[in-house]
Order: sequence, then structure tokens, then C-alpha cells
Amino acid sequence: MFSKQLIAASLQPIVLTILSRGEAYGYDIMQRALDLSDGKLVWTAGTLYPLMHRLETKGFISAIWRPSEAGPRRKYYRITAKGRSVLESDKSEWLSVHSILIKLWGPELAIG
Amino acid sequence: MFSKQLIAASLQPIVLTILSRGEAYGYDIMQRALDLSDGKLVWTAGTLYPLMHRLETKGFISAIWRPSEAGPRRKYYRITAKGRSVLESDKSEWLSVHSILIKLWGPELAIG
DNA sequence: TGAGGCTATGTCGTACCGCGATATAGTGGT
DNA sequence: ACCACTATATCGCGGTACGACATAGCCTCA
Repeated sequence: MFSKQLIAASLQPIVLTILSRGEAYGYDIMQRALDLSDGKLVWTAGTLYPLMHRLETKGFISAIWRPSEAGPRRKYYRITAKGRSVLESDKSEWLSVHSILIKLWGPELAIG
Repeated sequence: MFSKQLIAASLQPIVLTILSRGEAYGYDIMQRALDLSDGKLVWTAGTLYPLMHRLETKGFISAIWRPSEAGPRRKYYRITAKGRSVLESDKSEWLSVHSILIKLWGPELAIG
């Protein structure tokens, strides 16, 4: 679907944004990303869980184990204050690069 | 400046877009990217030249050596038909991911 | 003459990361 | 009993940004 690089660039902002709306567990986050992208953001467990661990190690999110009503226990994540600040800078970086691309893809005079 | 991942996601589209306007050599491409990003896209030689070699190997660009009027000889690159087609799909992938992010971040950011 | 700076291209090593493969385990349907 | 879905975890491979280093031509200033 999307290139490895594009996935890499959008993974963290998407996960942090989802968590900024409230706590969620890994598998749920995968499903939500799949839904809101019309099936285009196909993450696998080998992609998501290592990312969640990295985000936790860096202090961007925190985790709590909770039993499920039906099925295996779940690890619920919450975004931290540090995570929110990182999300804001991720947003601004993305929008900055986007504006450069739009400028490039616009009229021919975009390049000196 | 920008995260490694964002750089990785935008490098190829930016280089291919610049070359879609006409031939250019590596060092020139670095300078142009620096200019049109107001100094934010700071690529180094260790980033750019291996990329150019990869793009050439993949058949997205082709190269011709030419002497410089003053200074070392230059390797001029041109985008190929395959490269143009890759650029189009890069564009559409980027815009697709962008629209997902904008949707996530809310309509107020879509205006700016 | 020569030292430093800019242009111009190249390679190597390190660190990081997406992702397929694999493992483990609880629950529910046929 | 078997399969599918849920849920988390780890390992290894391949790809890649980037700092460090190497090479070389040209120009300016002392």
C-alpha cells in the first residue's frame, strides 16, 4: 500500500493522535488506523508492538494491563505530557514538509 | 530539524520533482532543496549521493558526466519515464496519508 | 607559495526501523 | 478437535539516513 518510508513518517503521529483522544490498546489502535484510512494503513503486529515499546521507553506513553471481558488481557496506553509535546512538534514538522511539497508540485515558477 | 523518518519519506519525491523540471546535478539539488525550504531541508553528501545511486540503479533517473566551467566535473541527472511514473505514485501516496492526518487532526488545520 | 574555503562526488560504519515469521494464550463457533 | 479471531511479544533480514572521511579542481588573500 504505502511505502515503508511513508509508514515510518506517519506511524508515530497517528498513534499519538489516537491516544490524545483517550487510552487505547495496541490491537485496537491497529484496527482504528485501518478503519479511518479505508483499509490503506495496514500495520502488522511486528510493526506496531515494537513501536509502542519504543514510545513507552521514550516516555511518550504509559501502559496499564487490564483483563478483557472476553479474550486475552490488554495493555492500555495513555499519552503523557511529553508525548503531547512530541505530537505537536510532529504535526508542525509534517505540515512544514507538506507545504514544501505543495510548493514544489504547484506552478513551474516554484523552482527558482 | 526534521525527523529522520520525515526526511526519508520526502527525499525521493522532492528529488524526482526537481528533476522533472529539467536535469540537475547532485550538489545543485541539495542547494535547491535548501533554498525552497528556507534552510530546513539540510541534506548532507552522505544522504544525497547514495540516494542518487539507488535511484539510478532502479532506473528512475539517468546520469551524464559533464565538465564544469569552474570546479570539479558534475554528474547531471535526468528523470526517466519510469521515474515520472514513480513520482506520480509518490505524490498520490503522500496526499493520501496527508488527508488521513488532516482528518485525524480536525478540520481547523485543513484551512491553513 | 600556500593556506583556507567553496564546489563536487564518493564510500564506509553505525544506528535505527518496518515487517514477515514465529510463539503464546484466551475465547467462541461448528 | 479444529479453526478463527483476539491480543501481545520477539527475532532476523533488509533497507536507509547520516556523520566521518577521502579526493580533487578552482579562487582569494596575504
